[in-house]
Amino acid sequence: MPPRGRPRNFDRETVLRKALDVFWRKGFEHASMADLTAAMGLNPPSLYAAFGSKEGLFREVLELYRRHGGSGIWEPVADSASAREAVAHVLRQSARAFSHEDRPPGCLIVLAAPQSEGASPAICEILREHRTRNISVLRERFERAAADGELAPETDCQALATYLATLQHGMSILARDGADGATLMSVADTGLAAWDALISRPPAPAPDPH
Amino acid sequence: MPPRGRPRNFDRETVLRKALDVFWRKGFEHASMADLTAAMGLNPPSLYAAFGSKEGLFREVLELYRRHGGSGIWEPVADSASAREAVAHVLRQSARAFSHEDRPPGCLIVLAAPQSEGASPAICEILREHRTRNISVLRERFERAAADGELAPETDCQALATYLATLQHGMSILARDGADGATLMSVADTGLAAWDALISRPPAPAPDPH
DNA sequence: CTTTTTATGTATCGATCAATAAAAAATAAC
DNA sequence: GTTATTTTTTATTGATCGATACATAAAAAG
Repeated sequence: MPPRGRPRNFDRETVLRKALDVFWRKGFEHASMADLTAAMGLNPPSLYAAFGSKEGLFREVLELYRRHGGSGIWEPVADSASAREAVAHVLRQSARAFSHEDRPPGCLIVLAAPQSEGASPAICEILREHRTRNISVLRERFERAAADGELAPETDCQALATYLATLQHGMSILARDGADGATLMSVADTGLAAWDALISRPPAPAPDPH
Repeated sequence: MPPRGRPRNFDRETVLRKALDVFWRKGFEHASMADLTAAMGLNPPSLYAAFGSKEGLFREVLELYRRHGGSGIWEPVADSASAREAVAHVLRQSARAFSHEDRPPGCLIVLAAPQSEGASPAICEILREHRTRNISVLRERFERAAADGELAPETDCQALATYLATLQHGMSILARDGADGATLMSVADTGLAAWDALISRPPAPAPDPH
């Protein structure tokens, strides 16, 4: 059954996609409500009735981003066949996604609100948690790999995960600086080569391929 | 001979240091002139007479930053004894500098204006050039190492330099997220271990220590 | 001294910020 | 048709943005 009053004449997800594009290109602080209402085709009162505030709008945009926008980078990590495959996927998919023609360069979660002071503290905290979760996802996969025997038991999974997430976050800066897909992919490939070299267990007594 | 009119009653470098702190903590866009005048102890007309505009002030702050603030990271690269020593210095000095108690976390040049649209285009371009120069400094040192025999002649110095600068830029994000000195140093150490493993010339016919 | 020059303090400029008040319009319930 | 409910449009709100006009104060030059 339809609701009582006058129906909305805009689709919620459609206008959220427009808002995502603005936030992605300009960041949270510098995306003005005038920018957002113009891109979304809404008057301010309609926007505030639907999303509550600029912060509420950004929260819903973030959900959309994680559902459709920047996805495909971190989701497959937990179910990847190996730690190496997870690393390869994260780095290469980031290289592809961050240089996609139809999207703003880099990652919204890394670039939208990098200032610890000044920006909305709640927004900063949400984005920070997302970035921290990236590290945890990698660490948990590495710990499983250490238990499976893919990685040496004494591997510092936390350090490895932090290092790789740091590299991946840096790729957003590189993309925002205008790097093309080939440059980003060369960073990913170098990172992967470094992983292979690092993981080849030099301290182990003898490398056993079985 | 002293100048003709009424002398200034503030020291230029002293107030620039105050401005540096504000820009470093808040970024270019979110540091308001009210923040800056309050921190610098100046009235707006004095500030504008001395520095011309917010952009002009930031340019001078950047010069000060490169002279005294965030220095010690990139300067020694060109004169380092080896490429490995340059890499070790950049990563470890970044870990130390980005977690220094007396300074805001992370690097001003990476964090001050990450938005390509919305922020002042001139400021964005200046910061982008600084980041690009970081890559060039590393690349040139690596090319020299390849000529010296430290690195294999076929080494892709551009890819290596971009990869390392990307990691270092990511460390600013990590620091801004609240990582402590030990965490940053573990990223630096992991990156250095990856370098050592990567550079040990696996494709070469036979490792010759001479 | 008077004149010239530069810096300072007070008060504020128009523009833009995020967010709303109020009334008109469009639907369902009755 | 009438009422109740919700959305839309129009026109603003007070606050803050970066940047200045204006008058006064403090120095050197004559």
